[in-house]
Amino acid sequence: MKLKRKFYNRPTLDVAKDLLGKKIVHYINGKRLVGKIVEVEAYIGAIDKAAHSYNNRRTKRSEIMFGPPGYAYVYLIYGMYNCINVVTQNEGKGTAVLIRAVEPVENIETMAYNRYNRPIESLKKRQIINLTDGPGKLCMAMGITKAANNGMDLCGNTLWIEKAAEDRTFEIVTTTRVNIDYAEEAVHFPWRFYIKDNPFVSRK
DNA sequence: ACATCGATCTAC
DNA sequence: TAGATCGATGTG
Repeated sequence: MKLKRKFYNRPTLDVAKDLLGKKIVHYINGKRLVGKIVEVEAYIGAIDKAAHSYNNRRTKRSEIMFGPPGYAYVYLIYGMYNCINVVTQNEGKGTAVLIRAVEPVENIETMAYNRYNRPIESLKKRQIINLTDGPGKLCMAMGITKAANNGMDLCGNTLWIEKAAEDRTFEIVTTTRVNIDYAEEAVHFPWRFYIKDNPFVSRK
């Protein structure tokens, strides 16, 4: 069951927590690449020095964050890696949730090729974890790029998030965000959420 | 125009 | 733990 726009048009911290356990789906080359979301971070531009939208600063890059909810904000980081966010709340807020890690669910063999150009059978356990346990890694594994997916409607038929059939039993860990040392007081905001004991969470 | 740097990852 | 690698951003 695909999440509707209404799901995204809520307070960002609620959306962030509720995204845990959901499945992100990228339909590409006739296949569903699917991962269960196990780690997220919230970014709330108006008050958040860690956000690209801080102080309601609209730039060419961050503009999508100020658009309507339920769209993908994909940006290039360190000149090499893509990261995907979902835009939250109502238009004009500059808020989004970064998806930091997923657990592979469908078409893992394709993810193995996207990451290592090797068959899944040849990977060690440690390398399976390494497929999707970080924001750049999961985008590579799932074929998500800024060029193809930035600004894409998550209520469409290419990239979306859906309810998982089972599972509501996990425990959520709340902590501070990763790699935002420059963000002064925002360094301490407890806006990172992950599923306790899930092996695909980054930075255990 | 140009210098700076990053919501990261990999290899050494 | 350092190096990769480049577009976005801010400044002059």
